[in-house]
Amino acid sequence: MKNRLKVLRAERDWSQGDLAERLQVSRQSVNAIETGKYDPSLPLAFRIADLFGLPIEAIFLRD
Amino acid sequence: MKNRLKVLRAERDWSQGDLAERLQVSRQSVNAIETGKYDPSLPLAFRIADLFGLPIEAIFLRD
DNA sequence: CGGGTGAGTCAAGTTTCATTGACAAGGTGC
DNA sequence: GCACCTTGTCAATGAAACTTGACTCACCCG
Repeated sequence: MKNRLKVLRAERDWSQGDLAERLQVSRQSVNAIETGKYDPSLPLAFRIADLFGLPIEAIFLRD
Repeated sequence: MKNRLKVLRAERDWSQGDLAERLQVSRQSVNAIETGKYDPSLPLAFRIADLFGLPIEAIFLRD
């Protein structure tokens, strides 16, 4: 399960902390997801999709 | 987080056990997800979407 | 040289997801 | 009657997701 978080974040010039705040999770969670330590829960994946205005499939990719 | 699993399953005349087998999870997991006890993990949500040939957003709905 | 920010990581703890095994209740059909 | 299947649920366990707090390192800017 890969994801395009880092790119989407860069496009908006957000730090991991910025993104964490918008998603209401810790900065460490954002970092862990970006660096592939684990996958987000489904509810969090939806929040991410909503935030970026993209379908989940456009952000998270089967690997 | 609601889901349309029960309907999709009914359309195909699958039991919870059938679906569990196809998803490679326990029958109890399918039941727990259907009855709203908890949400599936993102990888499992992708497997469900793939199985039914639908986007995640067409199966799981924000509540 | 410091001070600040962003990123990565660790440890330790709680919550959520998923498991096996078991049991009860309803329906079907013989 | 009773066998069988499906669904719902429970307890106990383990793994994954998420938390707070702390620390390091690189980078930039004054």
